[in-house]
Amino acid sequence: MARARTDERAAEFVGRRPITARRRELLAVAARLFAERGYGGTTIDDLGSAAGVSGPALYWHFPSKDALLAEMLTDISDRLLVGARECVALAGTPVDAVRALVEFQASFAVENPALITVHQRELPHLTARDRQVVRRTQRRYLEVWVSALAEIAPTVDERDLRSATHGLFGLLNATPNIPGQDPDHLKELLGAIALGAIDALTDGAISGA
Amino acid sequence: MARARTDERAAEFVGRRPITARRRELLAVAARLFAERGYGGTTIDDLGSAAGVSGPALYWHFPSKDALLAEMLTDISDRLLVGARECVALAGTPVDAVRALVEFQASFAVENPALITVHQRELPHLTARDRQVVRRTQRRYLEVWVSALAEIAPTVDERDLRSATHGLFGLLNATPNIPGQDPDHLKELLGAIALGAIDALTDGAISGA
DNA sequence: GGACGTCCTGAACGATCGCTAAGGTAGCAC
DNA sequence: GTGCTACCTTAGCGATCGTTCAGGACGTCC
Repeated sequence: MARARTDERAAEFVGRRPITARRRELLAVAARLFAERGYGGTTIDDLGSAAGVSGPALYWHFPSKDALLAEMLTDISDRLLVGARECVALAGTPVDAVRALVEFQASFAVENPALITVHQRELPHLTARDRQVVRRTQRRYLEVWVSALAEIAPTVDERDLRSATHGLFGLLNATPNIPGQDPDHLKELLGAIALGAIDALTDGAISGA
Repeated sequence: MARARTDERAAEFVGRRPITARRRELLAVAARLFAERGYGGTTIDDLGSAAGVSGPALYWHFPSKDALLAEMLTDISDRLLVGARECVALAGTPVDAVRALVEFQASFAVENPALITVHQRELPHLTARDRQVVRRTQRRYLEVWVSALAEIAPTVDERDLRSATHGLFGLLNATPNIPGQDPDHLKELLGAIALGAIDALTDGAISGA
């Protein structure tokens, strides 16, 4: 009998193991099922059979169901943070940075509706430790937005910017609830609306009042 | 031994029993706990002890945990639909109707963050039948918005109006994620941003471009 | 006092489900 | 061939949890 791969991971081991095809498949399948039925409404066997293997096969790739969810959520928030920082770094002007952030978040949400759903919904099912990690990354992502907005609207109270940014996320992340629209069109539409919302917040800093 | 109250409800019985204080308390407690820990992360005993009774005491008031959630969700969507229709009925002009809808949704979300969270998140845990009921009410609520928006923006494609409205809900329902802001201030802020978003969608129909 | 209705308790049952155990197969190294 | 690794299987354990059961306390009505 082979030692289960999970055994290799000591309690303190936090690095990433190489992502094999089946791992990726399980994560993708899990995202879809979690989005459809919720984390609690999806069993190990559901995950396995949707990926073409048996339920417990999951334990070769992940130490637990919790850990699978944790990896999924940390991965999402990491990707968002990295993308947002890239937006700001590549932008020429503050207004461009905000435009790029809107475009980026809209694209991500349109292209990964299941991930967005799970990310919005299943945070309570993480262990306290994992939840803390994801929350911290989310906070950093928010701060990238708030900083960018503060540059184009220095007179607006920063707490208001933070609140408004939460609202913008809600707007752009609504895509999973919108059925049967062309993705690109939806991205443009919600992006334009979001920019309008930002204009209202910043007194026309985007469109140039 | 008294017959359990649940027995009184035949399979086809769909009416409402009188809402006692404990029933209300259980629903409120459940909303709070479901919002914090999720439906799957909350046990019957959690609900009971948070309400000051034992776990199974719940079964005097509700036929099942599912049914409690179902009643909570149908109640929320009903209240939203009734409120929205009232907004439109009382408004003098189409613009006033839209303003009233924004104000109403913002107020509801600010005042009932837990309900909003559960409403957004726990729909998958309903039985197919209950989910269908809630979904239908939600669709009607959406249609009230879409009709109101169509009156102030007759040239905009109706599918776009529908998509945009989902976005607006996401924006206004973001309040549960925003900690430590003054409720009234938050309501004003998000309401103003939403109106800006609507302006962008309708080419200034609200502010009068 | 007794009958009855309301609301609750503690104990226990049964099913589900995450997870472990033990082992098997296919491929590659030598 | 033997040995080793990677990935998987089925069977089953153990705990959790929704739900039911049997009964009891407290009130009201006659």
